Amino acid sequence: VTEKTKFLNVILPLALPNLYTYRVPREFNDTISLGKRVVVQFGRSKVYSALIAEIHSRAPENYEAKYILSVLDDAPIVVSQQFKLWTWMASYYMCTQGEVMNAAFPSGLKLTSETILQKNLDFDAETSILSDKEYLIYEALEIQEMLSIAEVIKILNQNTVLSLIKSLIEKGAIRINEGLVMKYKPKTVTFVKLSAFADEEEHLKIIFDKLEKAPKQLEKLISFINHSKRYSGNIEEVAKKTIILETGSLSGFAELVKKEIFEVYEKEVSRLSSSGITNWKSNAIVLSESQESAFKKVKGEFENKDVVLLHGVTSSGKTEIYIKLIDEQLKKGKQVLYLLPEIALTTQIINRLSVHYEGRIGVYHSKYSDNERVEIWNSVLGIGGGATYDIILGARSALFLPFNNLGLVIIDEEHENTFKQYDPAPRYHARDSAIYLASIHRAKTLLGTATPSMESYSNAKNGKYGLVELFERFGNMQMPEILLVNVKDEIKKKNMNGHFSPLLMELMTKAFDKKEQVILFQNRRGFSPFLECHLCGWIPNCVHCDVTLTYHKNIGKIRCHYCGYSLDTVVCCSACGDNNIQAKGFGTEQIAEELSHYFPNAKISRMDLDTTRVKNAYQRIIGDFEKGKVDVLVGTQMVTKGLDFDNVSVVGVLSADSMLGYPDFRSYERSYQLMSQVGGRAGRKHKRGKVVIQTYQPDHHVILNVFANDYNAQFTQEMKQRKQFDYPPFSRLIGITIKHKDKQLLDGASEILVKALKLKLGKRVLGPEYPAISRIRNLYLKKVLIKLEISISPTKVKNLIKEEIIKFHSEKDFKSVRILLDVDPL
DNA sequence: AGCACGCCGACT
DNA sequence: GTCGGCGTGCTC
Repeated sequence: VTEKTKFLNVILPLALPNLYTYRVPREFNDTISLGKRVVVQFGRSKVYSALIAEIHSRAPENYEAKYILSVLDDAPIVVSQQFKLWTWMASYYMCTQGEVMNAAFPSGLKLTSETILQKNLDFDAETSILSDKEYLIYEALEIQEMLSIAEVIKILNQNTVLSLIKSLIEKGAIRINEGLVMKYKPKTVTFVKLSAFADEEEHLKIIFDKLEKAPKQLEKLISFINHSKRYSGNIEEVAKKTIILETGSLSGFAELVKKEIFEVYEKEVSRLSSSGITNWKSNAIVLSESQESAFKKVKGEFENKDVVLLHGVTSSGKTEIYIKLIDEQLKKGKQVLYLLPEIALTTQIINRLSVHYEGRIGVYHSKYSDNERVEIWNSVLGIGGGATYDIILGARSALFLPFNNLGLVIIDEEHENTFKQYDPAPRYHARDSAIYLASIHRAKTLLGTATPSMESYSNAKNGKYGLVELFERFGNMQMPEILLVNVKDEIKKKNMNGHFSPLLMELMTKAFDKKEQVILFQNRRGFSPFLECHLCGWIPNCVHCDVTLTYHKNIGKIRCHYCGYSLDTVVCCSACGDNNIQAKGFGTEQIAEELSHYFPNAKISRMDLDTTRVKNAYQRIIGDFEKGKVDVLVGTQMVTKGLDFDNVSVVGVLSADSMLGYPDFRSYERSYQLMSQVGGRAGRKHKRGKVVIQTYQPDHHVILNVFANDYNAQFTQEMKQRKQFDYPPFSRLIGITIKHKDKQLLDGASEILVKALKLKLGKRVLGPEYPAISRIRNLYLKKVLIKLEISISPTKVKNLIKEEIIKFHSEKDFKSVRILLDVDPL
C-alpha cells in the first residue's frame, strides 16, 4: 500500500502573515488531524508548538519542507467553528492568524521553547582556557545542572551573553539543549486503597485485631473504612487528605503503607470546583410584569433578528431576563456565552447565577491561573473528564473558547469600551466578534445596557437589530434625583470646601448620619495631574513620553501613567529654582484626602488603578463596601461599571467638565454613559437616591440630558453631530499609528505613506497628525485615520492598505518604522 | 518573534 | 587592528 506523503499547513504562534508547510513522517499519518498541535522546528534553533490548520499532499515546489517533530494532542483542541472565527478576525482586524491564536489560547496551551545550558561531561581541558566570566558560568553549572539564558543574564549581570555562550560551546565546556516547556500541569490528588491482601474480609479482621496496640494506625484504618463506605452501599474512593484531616495527624499512616495494608495512588483531578451537574431551580425566578413583557418581546424579536438590544435603565432587572433566556437554551442542550466588560463583575453575577446553575458555569478570564483556564477550555471541549460547562461567564477572551454548540451569547454592558482590545494585536471588539461567533453557530446574541453605544442603538433603530426597552426600575425603585451644581458660582461665592460644593457636603453629612453610603466619582487617579511652578510656569514632564507627570502624594512621587517612569516629588523648580511648586487639577487621591479632612470619622476607600493593582484588591474593596465597612467610595470610572449596591443614597460627580473637554469625537457619548451609569448606583429599595453633578457648564446639552435622564435626546443630538462630521455610525474608521524613535524620519515616512494612501483613497485619508501624546517610551507617534463611507467595501480598502504598507516597508529607510492597524478604533 | 549575517564606532 | 553595537532579512 503506497500512501501519499502528507503535508501540514500550520499556524505558528507568531505575527507571521502566512501559514508554514511541514512534512508528516509516515508513522504520524494516522495521528494527525485538524485542530491538533504539533511540535515543529522553525528557523535554525527554535522549536514551537503550532496548530494544524490544513492537511494536504502537495509537496512544496521551492523548498524542502521540514518534518514535524511530534504530535501533541490525542484529540483536536480547536474546533472548526473556531477556525472560522479566527480567519474572520484576522482579516477583519488586519492581523495574522498567529496573533489571533495567541489571543485565543490560554498560555497553558502555548508551549514555549527554552534554551537550556548543560555541562559537557566530556570536557577534559583545563578550566584555565576559560575567561573569568565563562568560568563563572561553568562553575554555576557545577552547582546547578541546568541554566536558562535568563539565569545566565542574571549571574553575569549583563544583557549580551550569546557570544559568551557560543565561546563556551566552542571550547567544549557546555552543551545546549532546546526543550519545549509544557506549562500545563494536571493537578493530582493522592488516594488510598486497601492492598489486595487487606481487602479480603478475613484478612482485614486479623489486621484489625493486630492493630489493637497501635491506636493511631487503627484510627486511620477506621476512618478509611468509613469514608470508603465499605459496609454501606457504593464503595467510594478516599483521598489521603480526607483521612489526615479527619484524624488530625499524619502519624501511623506511613506505617500502614509500610505494612502493605494501605496502598497509595495518584489521580488527576479537576481544579475547577464543581460537583458536576446538580439540579437547578430555574422556576425560582419570578419576573415582574415589565420584565416578563420584556422577556417575551426579546423572544419575539429573536424570531426574525439574530441580534437584539435590550435597553433597560439601571436596576431594571436585566439579569433575571438573561437567566430566563439562558434557562431555555440549557433545556435545548445548547451552550451559552455570557460576556462582561470587567473581570471584577463576574463575582457579583456568579453569585446570582450559581443559585440556578451550580456546577454548570465556568468562569473564564485572565486573572484565573493558566492551569485553571486550560481545564475550562477542556471542559467546554468536553474532554479531560471534569465537569462539562455549558455556561461560560467571562471577559472578552472567553469568546475564544472551543464552543461547538452555542445557542446564545449575552453581552452585558454592551457599551463598555473594555470590550475592545488595543494591545497587543488582534485589536478586536469582543461585542462585534461575538456577534460573528454567534452567526457561525446560528445562535442569537443579546446586547444589554442602560446606555447603548451609538453603533448598537442605531443598528437597533434602523432595524438591523431587534430592540426591546425597559424603562422601569425593578421593585418600584425610583430613578435617582439629579442635582446640578454650578461650580463657577460656588467658587465666586467662596462656598467650596475643597472640591466639595455646599450641596454635596450637606447630602454627604446627612447620608453619614443615617448610615447610608456615598460614591464619589472623579475620572482621574493620583493626587493631581501635574505640578506647576508658580513663578515661571515650569511643569515636570516624563523623559520618555510627551505627558506631564502625575503627582502621587502618598508615595511622594510624580509618575508617568504611560510608561511608569517616576521621580521623587520635586520641591524646587528645575527651571527657575523657585520653591513655590503647586499641584494643579485633582485626582481621586486628593479627593480622598480632603474627605478625611472634612469627615474625619468617615471610613473612606479609594478605587482606581493604583489601589486595585494587587490581585483581589478590587474584590476586597467592593466586598468591604457591600458589607458596609466603608462609608464613602472614591473612584475613577471603575465605580461606574455595573455594580449593584443597595445602601448608596448619594452619588457625587466631582467634575463633569474634565470628561466633556476630552478631545475625541466620542467624549460626549462617554460622558453621558459615565454620568448616567454612576448615577444609577444611587437609590435604595424604598428611597430615591440623589446624584450631585458638579460642573462649570450646567447648560451643556450632555449635562442637561443626564439631568433629564433622557437617553433618546442624547442619542438624537449625538447622531446629528456624528452625521455632520461623518463619524461612526455614519462611517467606518481604520486607525493607523506609525511609530519610530527618530522624529524626523517619522515625519518623512508618514507623509510618504499618507501620499500613497491618498492616491488610492483620496480625502478619506486624514492626517498624519501627532496624537495628544506624541511620544511614548521614547517612540514618536503619528496617527492617520481612514474614514470610509458605509457603502464602500471595507475588505477592498483593507487589502489596499495592506498592499500600500508592504510597498512602504520595501523602502529601505522605512523598514524599522512600526505600523499598527486598528479597525473600528475607540 | 528570534536569530544570524553584516557593516560601522570605541576599545585592547 | 577587533569587539560588539544594532539594522536587515528569513524562517516551511
